[in-house]
Amino acid sequence: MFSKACEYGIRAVLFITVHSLQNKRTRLKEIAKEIEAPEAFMAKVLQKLVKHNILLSSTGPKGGFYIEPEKIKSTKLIQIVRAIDGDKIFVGCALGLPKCDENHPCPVHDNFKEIRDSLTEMLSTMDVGEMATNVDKEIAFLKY
Amino acid sequence: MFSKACEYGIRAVLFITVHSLQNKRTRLKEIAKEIEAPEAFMAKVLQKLVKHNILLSSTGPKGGFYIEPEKIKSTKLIQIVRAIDGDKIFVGCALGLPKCDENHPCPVHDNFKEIRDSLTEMLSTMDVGEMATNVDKEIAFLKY
DNA sequence: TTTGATTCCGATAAATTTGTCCTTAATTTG
DNA sequence: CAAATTAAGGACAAATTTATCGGAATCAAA
Repeated sequence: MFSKACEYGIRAVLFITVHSLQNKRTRLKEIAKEIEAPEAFMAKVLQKLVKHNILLSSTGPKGGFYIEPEKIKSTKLIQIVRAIDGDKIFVGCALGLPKCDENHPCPVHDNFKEIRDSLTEMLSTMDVGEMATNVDKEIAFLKY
Repeated sequence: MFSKACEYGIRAVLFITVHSLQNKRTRLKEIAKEIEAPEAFMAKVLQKLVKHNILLSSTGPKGGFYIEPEKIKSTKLIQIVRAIDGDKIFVGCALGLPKCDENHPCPVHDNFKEIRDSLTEMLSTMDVGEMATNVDKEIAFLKY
C-alpha cells in the first residue's frame, strides 16, 4: 500500500510530534532507533518531509527535527503520504489503464473508486496531533 | 496498489475469458498486444497463472491460453491477485510494524482494517465471468 | 515425419526502490 | 575562535521489480 519510505516517514512524524508536544526536538539517531529504520535512509525521508514543510529541522548541538505547534492539529496523514509517495495511490486506474473514467471504465472502476474514496477520506481526516496523543497515552504504538 | 505484473495479469485473464466464453484459445501475442504489455513479461505472468491453476495452456498451432468453462464463474479476482502479488496487501501492518494487532495496534490500525476488509470482501466477490461479460458488452474496457 | 507454431524456462539486463558512505554546512558550547 | 554535534546532500551499492533474449519442449497439420 505505502512504500517503505512512507511507512518510516509516517511513524517518524508521529514520534517527532510526541516530542514536539513537549517542545523537544528529536535527533535522527533517536528516530532511526525507535522506528527501526536504517539511519541514512531515515535521513533521506526526513529531508523530504522538511522540504515539504511538514517538519522543521535545525543543525548543531540541541538540533534535530520538530513540528510547529500550530501544525500539529492541522497536519493530516494525507500530506505525509503525498510528500513521500506522491499521489499515485489516489489517482490512476487500478488496472493501469492510461485512460479510465466514468465514461470509459475498466472492469473494476466503480468498485475501486469506492475504496479509494474512503481511503482518501480517511487520510484527509486523520491528523498527526490525535495520533501522536494516542501514542503518548500508549493507546497506539510505533514499534512492536 | 497492485504490481504492474498483477495489473497485466488481471486484464489478461479477462481478455482470455472473453474468448473462452466462445470456446476460443488466446495466444500470447494477441494478449500482449491487447493489454499493451511487453510480450516476454506478459508470458511470465501467464505462466504463473497457469501454475496456480487459474488458466490452462497448450503449445503448438491452435494453442494458447484459456480458462475452463466451469471455472469462469467460480474464479474470483482475489485468486488472481494472490497468485501474482501474494497476500501482502491482505496481511501485515500498514505502517510496517512487525507486530500489530487489536491488542497492540499501530496508530492507523483500526482505520486501515476497515478499508482492507472491504477490499478483501470486494475482491472475493467479483468473479471473472461477470467482469468478462461486461467487457464483451462494452460496458467495461481493457484498453484505453 | 518433418515443419512451423506455440508455450516453457533459464539467464540476463534495465529501472526503481531501498540502503550505505562520506564530505560539507550550520549551529551550539566552551 | 575552536571543537563538537547535528542535518544536508551527493555518490554509490544492494535488492527488488520490470523487461528482454534465446533456446528447449510440446503440439498440430501437411
